[in-house]
Amino acid sequence: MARPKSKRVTLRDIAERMGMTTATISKALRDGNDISRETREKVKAIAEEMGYRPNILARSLVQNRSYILGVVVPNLRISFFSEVTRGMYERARERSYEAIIMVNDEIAETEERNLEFLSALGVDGILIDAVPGEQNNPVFERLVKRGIPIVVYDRYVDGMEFDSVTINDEQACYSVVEYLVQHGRTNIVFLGPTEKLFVTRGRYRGYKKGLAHFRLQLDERYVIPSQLDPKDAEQKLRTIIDSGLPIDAVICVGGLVAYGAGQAILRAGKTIPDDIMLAEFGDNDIVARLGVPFLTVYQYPYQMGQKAVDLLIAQIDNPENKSKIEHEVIDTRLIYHETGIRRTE
Amino acid sequence: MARPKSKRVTLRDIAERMGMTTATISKALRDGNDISRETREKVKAIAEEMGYRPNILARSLVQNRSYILGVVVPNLRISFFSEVTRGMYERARERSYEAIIMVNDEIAETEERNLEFLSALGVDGILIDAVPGEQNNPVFERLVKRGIPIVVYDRYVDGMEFDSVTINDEQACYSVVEYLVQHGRTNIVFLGPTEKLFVTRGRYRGYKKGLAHFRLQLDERYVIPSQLDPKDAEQKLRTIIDSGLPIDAVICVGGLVAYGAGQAILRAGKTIPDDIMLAEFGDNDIVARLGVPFLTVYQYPYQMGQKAVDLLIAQIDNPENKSKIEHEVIDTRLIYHETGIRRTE
DNA sequence: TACTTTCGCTTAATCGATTGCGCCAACCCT
DNA sequence: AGGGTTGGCGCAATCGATTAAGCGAAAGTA
Repeated sequence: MARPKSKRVTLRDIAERMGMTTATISKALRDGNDISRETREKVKAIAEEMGYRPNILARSLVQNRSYILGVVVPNLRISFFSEVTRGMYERARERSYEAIIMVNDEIAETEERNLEFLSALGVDGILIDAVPGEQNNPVFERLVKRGIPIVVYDRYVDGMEFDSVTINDEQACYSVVEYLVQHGRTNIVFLGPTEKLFVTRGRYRGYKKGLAHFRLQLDERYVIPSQLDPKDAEQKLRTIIDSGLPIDAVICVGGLVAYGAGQAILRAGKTIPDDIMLAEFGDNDIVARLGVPFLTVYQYPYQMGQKAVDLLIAQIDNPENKSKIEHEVIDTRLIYHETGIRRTE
Repeated sequence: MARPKSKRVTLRDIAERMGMTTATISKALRDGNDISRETREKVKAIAEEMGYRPNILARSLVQNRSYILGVVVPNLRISFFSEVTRGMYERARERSYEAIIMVNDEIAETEERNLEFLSALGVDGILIDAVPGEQNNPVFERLVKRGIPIVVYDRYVDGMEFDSVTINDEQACYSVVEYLVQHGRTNIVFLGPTEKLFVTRGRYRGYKKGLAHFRLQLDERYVIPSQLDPKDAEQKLRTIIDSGLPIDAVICVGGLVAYGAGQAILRAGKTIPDDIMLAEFGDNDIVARLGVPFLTVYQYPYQMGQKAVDLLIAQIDNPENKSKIEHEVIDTRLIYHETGIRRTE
């Protein structure tokens, strides 16, 4: 089971070669003040020459600190997540941490495994966009009990209180409605879960507020629940379209839903955006695959990632501050994608 | 510097509560055969109740094995990479490893930092799509000297010999030329580096072979070197188009280049694909942003990731086998993206 | 009865790095 | 010259888990 010696250079290797102890070497390399300047430099030179790199595991073990942040992300197919992730690892580096990335693929079991792994690895903190639902709340509670700092981004975890970085879903969706109305749309579908996810609840509230503000009647037939899945979204929307209900815009809670919705619309023989406008959250490349113009809520994912890291490190540096929970809200911006450059040039 | 005690449950906690030693607990949990069945079960029950999880660091330290694979990927904006990555972590899990992901953003210094981190962390092996150029070869040599198994995928590392998983670039590009010719194109541009990267060298060979096979003269004016960067690609191609050289197809070495190329074509007032066909490698969502049809070489990224993991674990399990280097070649498939559903329904 | 096995657990070393404490020599002071 | 500093380094414990070796008691054997 245990493997033979590895060829890594250790403190001991240096110590033996220099006729000193590992303690001296360690202190010298870290500029301990009780080692002479002369010795320090000699040690550093030899360490460099031998290609020494401290074993992070061993260091973490004794320092009880790894300078590693764990990032758990739902998937990497959606550009929103890759940008969030980039914001995270770049910010982490600026602050002398490393970030390691794990993907849960929207599967609760995978998420549990990821979280337990990161915890067992001894990361200093975890950034997570959690799978919806309370299935993993016991896992989160274990992590809290172990004192691992956690920051959630994008979505909240229902039933738990963590520092968070999110957008103002309600306001963002309100402004989507506003945009659509100003472009002459009045029969606006809301497509996606309305209750299951925190974020979709907020978006749904914004939808209702927007309708109310423009004196449009909220019609339950225009609220179409669906999974966060292209196929399901397509099928649900298609059914409604085929029923003959007049529709001139669809607000999708996310990119995958929008992709399915777009297919439903096009396959039903309607055009986008002339017959039906398509709106979604997250500015996703996958929607662009449809090859049609669409309205998107840009969530500044890079900034979201950075802020999440800042919150996490603040928590790490100040472990006692569990009383005050921070909720950062990121601005959003509407972008209308003209699909390619054809229409703009 | 060192932090206070964490609240994690350790072997010792269990041992004290049960009036035994950590050795007994450890063996009991791992089903050591010199612990009575009774004790084993009791220990397991208590461990479960206390929420015990072994500290991976400590275990790795003594076993000299972490069951962690390090994955280094150029970026996550390109769907090819996110799919490769998915193939990797899923396969790793199937084989009882965890994969942690790091991104180098095509920057050699970042790559070095990632590699040194993974090495210092003590991963059992590394999967990498390396930054082109030999700048980091000294880093790779250090890793080799430390005995860390490495498998490269997608690209080779010039000047070093590693197990690899790649596509047959030459043949793939040949078939792209074939496709274009069969669709009536004869003035075919090759856009991207021709020498810098191993993969582009292969693709360039395929380009030349294709031309030769269809009795088309190789014209140097149609070979346009560019960086792997949309802006540079756009500018380079635009210059050629504006020069009046007849062009009816562009083969781009990668997705980012294709995105830039597409912009150049459209902004020059040409249409895609009627005036100019666009071909690229990797089936990238980003190209779809253009909203135009394009030809793509699908590289079965998921399978590539899986095979890379298999190669790596084979190397880990058999550390002495440095003599035989494995080069896996993955099939490719041409896909013509019709842009959205509009034309197909 | 005496001796050997076997079982079941403990002892102690180990992985690599960190760090509080102690110790020795040189130097300072009065 | 004797007592007190100080600088520079070694000693040894520690983090948490693993594992070879040891050891006592019960059980088996002659």
